[in-house]
Amino acid sequence: MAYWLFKTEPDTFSIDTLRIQQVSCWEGVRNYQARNMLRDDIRIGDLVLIYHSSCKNVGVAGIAKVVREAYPDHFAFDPESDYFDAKSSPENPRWVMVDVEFVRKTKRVIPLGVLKAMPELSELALVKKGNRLSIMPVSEQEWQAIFSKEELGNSAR
DNA sequence: GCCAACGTTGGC
DNA sequence: GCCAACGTTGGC
Repeated sequence: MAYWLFKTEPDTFSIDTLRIQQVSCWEGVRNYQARNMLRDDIRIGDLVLIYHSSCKNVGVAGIAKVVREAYPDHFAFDPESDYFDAKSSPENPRWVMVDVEFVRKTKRVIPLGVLKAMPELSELALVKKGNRLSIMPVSEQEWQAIFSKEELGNSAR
């Protein structure tokens, strides 16, 4: 089993959205590096950190579990969708998505500032300067280090 | 709203 | 294949 981190903007889709839906597809990934990980590396049973970006309280907000492996992201076929891509078609889909299931929320959002301050996470793509990957691998050591900070939560920053 | 950092596009 | 211009991401 592997670990991942998925970014989402909570104004659009948050850990609470997932808690209500329980299972959701993870559509809209439009970056080739992230796409390749979805397609080639992410497997049923893998655990995912749900990271809230571009919001007031950025950080790790919860955990999800992969319940379906990569299949075509049909939002790319819909001209009405924000994720429409004319270069993707049902015959030759360019983008894929997986389904994730809600596991739990973190006790508090573990803030980005806390993650940045952790030497154990110096190699994590999220905290490297300028990183924009929306999907990235997390090692078991990194995963455990992150949850060692869960109880501290917001108070650590 | 600002702006740095990065990815993509397209002319050559 | 190079690289400048442009668009996007995302923290602050």
